[in-house]
Amino acid sequence: MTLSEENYLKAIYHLSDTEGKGVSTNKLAEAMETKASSATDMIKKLADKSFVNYKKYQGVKLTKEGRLIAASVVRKHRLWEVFLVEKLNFNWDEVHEVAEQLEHVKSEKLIEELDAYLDFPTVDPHGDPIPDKYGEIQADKKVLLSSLKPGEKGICVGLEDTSKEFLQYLDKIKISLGIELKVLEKEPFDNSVVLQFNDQQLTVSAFTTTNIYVRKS
Amino acid sequence: MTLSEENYLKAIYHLSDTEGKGVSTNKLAEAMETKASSATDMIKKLADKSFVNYKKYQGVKLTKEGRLIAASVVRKHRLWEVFLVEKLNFNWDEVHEVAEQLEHVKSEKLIEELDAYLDFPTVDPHGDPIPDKYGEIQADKKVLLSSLKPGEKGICVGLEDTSKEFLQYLDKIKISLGIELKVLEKEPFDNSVVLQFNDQQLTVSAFTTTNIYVRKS
DNA sequence: ATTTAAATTTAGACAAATCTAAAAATAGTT
DNA sequence: AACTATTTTTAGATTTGTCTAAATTTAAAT
Repeated sequence: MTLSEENYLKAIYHLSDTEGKGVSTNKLAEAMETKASSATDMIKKLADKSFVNYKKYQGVKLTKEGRLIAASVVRKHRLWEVFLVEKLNFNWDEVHEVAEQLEHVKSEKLIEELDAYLDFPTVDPHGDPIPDKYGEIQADKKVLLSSLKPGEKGICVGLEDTSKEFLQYLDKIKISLGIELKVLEKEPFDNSVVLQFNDQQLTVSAFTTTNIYVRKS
Repeated sequence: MTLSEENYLKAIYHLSDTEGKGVSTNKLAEAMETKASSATDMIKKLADKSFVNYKKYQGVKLTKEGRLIAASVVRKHRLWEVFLVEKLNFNWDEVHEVAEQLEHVKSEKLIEELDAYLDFPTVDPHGDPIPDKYGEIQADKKVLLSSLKPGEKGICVGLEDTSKEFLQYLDKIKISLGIELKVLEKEPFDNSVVLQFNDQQLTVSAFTTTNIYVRKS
């Protein structure tokens, strides 16, 4: 497993949400910030090693083996993110670049010990789930904040939009993972919502409420 | 800085103990487990980037800039080793391979936060000193074993008396360079000391403790 | 059903880091 | 000082991952 192969597998993994058809060469090339011809070359190599199934012009799908490798890279990435935030005082929006490097460190013991050291977290600092060592993701029944009715409460467990701008905005208004949010009012005309948390009240836009996941509490 | 360049600089750094002449191509190739021709190629590249001074057939020396880079890699390596042993339950002999990978992760903040998280250690689990962020190694504050108080530990780093008799005595009781000695008790009347090392306890005389240098650990 | 547009693949080239084999320089020995 | 032996460098080839440009296939549109 070279670094490049791992990154391609990870990209295919992330692009494989639509279960039906394979990931297109162009989409993959775009995600990898490279050219379609390079993607084709790598796809062939991954197919040779049977990490993906590939038919010309039909896109790629991960094999069981490829998916396990990809999931393990994602697992490492997200565990390191938790480590950086919880132990080394990184902010949400600073962890990605470093985790991109750490995720490629190879050591079974390292990652299992890290997992234990962090007390077996199930989500990363952005609320994305952490695959277990078998590549399985804990099914989670998180719902959008926008789906809560006035009077209901929920614990913030994840985000839809993980752009730097959004993360910084949340940071500014002091909404973070694990915080409990209560919906006080909903304005019907623009769907903005009045929230209560940390003994304060704040009005947030519909954009915000449709990009925050909560677990009802 | 590619991974390979960093590894070569590190190797040159470790081989540069004799300050007089440069590191020979063959020695470098051997340390890198590669061929002399490959070493020559890389030396040229490093010279182009002025990380080393190089004259054909004369070996290489690090420039100030090259030494700083090498020291920073060594710094990262040793800090990660401390992390692995102290936080993730690695044994001292399991850490090297993983640290070889972690040392190449690039993030100023990461390494400074890690340093603080580990409480600014000055030596790694093998007793080797950790360069500071400017590449400087804390002047060996080696002290006499006799200056340690009960409960303190030190790594044996040198001798005052190097007579054959003393060396043979140390050999017999299995005290060698690099070994960690813990002072358990001190007898006030004759200054003899009870040491613990290698899972055994032993009483040694004041003569012995005033002729062994340790670095506190 | 053609024709055009878009997506994908192929072919050939390049840079990085390595190798082998051969040439050149240095060091050691008589 | 001349001859070996060793060390070091050069020249040319290889592999990995990438690129550009051209060819091919699929999709879309008239």
